[in-house]
Amino acid sequence: MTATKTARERARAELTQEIKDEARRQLAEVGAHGLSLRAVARELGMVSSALYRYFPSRDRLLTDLIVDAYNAIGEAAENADPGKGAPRDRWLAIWQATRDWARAHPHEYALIYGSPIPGYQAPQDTVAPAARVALALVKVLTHTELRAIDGEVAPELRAQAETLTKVLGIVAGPETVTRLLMAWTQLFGAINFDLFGQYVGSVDPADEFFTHSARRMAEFVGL
Amino acid sequence: MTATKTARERARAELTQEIKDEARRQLAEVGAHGLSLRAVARELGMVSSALYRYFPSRDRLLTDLIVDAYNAIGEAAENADPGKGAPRDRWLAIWQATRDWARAHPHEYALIYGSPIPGYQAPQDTVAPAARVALALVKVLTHTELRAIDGEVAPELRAQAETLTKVLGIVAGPETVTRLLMAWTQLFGAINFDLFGQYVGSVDPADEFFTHSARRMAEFVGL
DNA sequence: CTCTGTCAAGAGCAGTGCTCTCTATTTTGT
DNA sequence: ACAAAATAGAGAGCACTGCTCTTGACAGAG
Repeated sequence: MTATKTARERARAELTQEIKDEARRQLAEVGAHGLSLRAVARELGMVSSALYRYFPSRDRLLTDLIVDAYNAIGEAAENADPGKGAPRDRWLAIWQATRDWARAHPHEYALIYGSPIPGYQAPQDTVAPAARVALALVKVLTHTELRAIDGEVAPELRAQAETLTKVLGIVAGPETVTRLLMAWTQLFGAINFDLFGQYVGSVDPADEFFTHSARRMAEFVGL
Repeated sequence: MTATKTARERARAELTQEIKDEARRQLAEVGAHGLSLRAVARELGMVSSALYRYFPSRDRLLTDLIVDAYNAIGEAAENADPGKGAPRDRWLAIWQATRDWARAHPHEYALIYGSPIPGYQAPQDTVAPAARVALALVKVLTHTELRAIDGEVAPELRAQAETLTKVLGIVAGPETVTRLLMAWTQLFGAINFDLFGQYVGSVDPADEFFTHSARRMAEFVGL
């Protein structure tokens, strides 16, 4: 319909982006806790109330930044996968790229994988972007011969795993799917501990520990 | 020296405790983000400025709550270990108790294993209490015959692992120590994902997945 | 009994998110 | 082309925050 936007619409889209950019810049400096609408407005040379024409609340702004962050880390993971070559190498590359993004954008990472910011709410807009890293890992396993792994799986977990198998469209038993979830958990658990200082005193720096974990978890899922 | 305190000292200690209790109560309701010194004071029937005689800043109050939380979850983990019996059962009991505590005190948990609250700072007071859960797991492995596990360990990681071996006083090779760290990471990674809603859409509820993870990680470390 | 250190209280500062009203400007419909 | 409608930013203001400084009261030690 409106292939060409009106001047207002273009201005609005641009300003919306500028607000997000400035907010992201401040986020990197003072963290989510210290992000102030008024400071953002001030920096953009406008008055604070004008911001509310673009974002109905501070939390909505943060939610938008969350979605962006999920997409950014997901894209980083996807781009790290060459799509062909040794599956173990692809797997490792994705782990590495995910951690690298997190270390480069600690506050944005904390926004999505730290504690939920307000009184806890995860809008529906976030679930799809949030799955991108996991899907990048799954992609490595599809069209790849996996070592079959047996193991007792409790009934409810088995059902959950089988549902996942269908959704993801992979050929793997419930034990393997469960292990994949564990690997996913391990990936972000390790990044969390690294970024939030829990490895200080044990494996600090954690670089080698991280790549070691990546390799062991590749074996663990049967790659 | 001062076995008996003066009336003032006793009053001070009591009030300090009351402040922390009230703060903890509010924390459970509104989360760390919403914790307000003025509200705490109001509830205690005092004026906000009086609170500063007991805690020099809001962050110091939070830091005290953090230390308490580390000790509480650590104690829960320690108490769950019967000290004798099948190591696998002890291991599982600790995992379970840790998760239970986290689910019972989500905001306190978020305080210690979520994103660091202010401009990031982990005072030295927190490192000892923070290690208690991990040490409870280690305790299960001491005086227990572990399945020996070989595996290539990169030089720096090997050195870190060997230092840890000495500190912890366990008999295990670097591969096993590294795997123990991975299990520790997996434990809190799973609790994080569960509490912060990342398992919604895959393994929700995550109860069976969690106990499955606990068992698999027990095998993984050679238990 | 006086003197000194500790205490709660009050006022106040600078900052916050957010709402409401007013005015200027752009877009739209006739 | 012109009036009507929608949208923009500005300003004032509310209720709240953490935190500081000063003041007056009181307890404990000499």
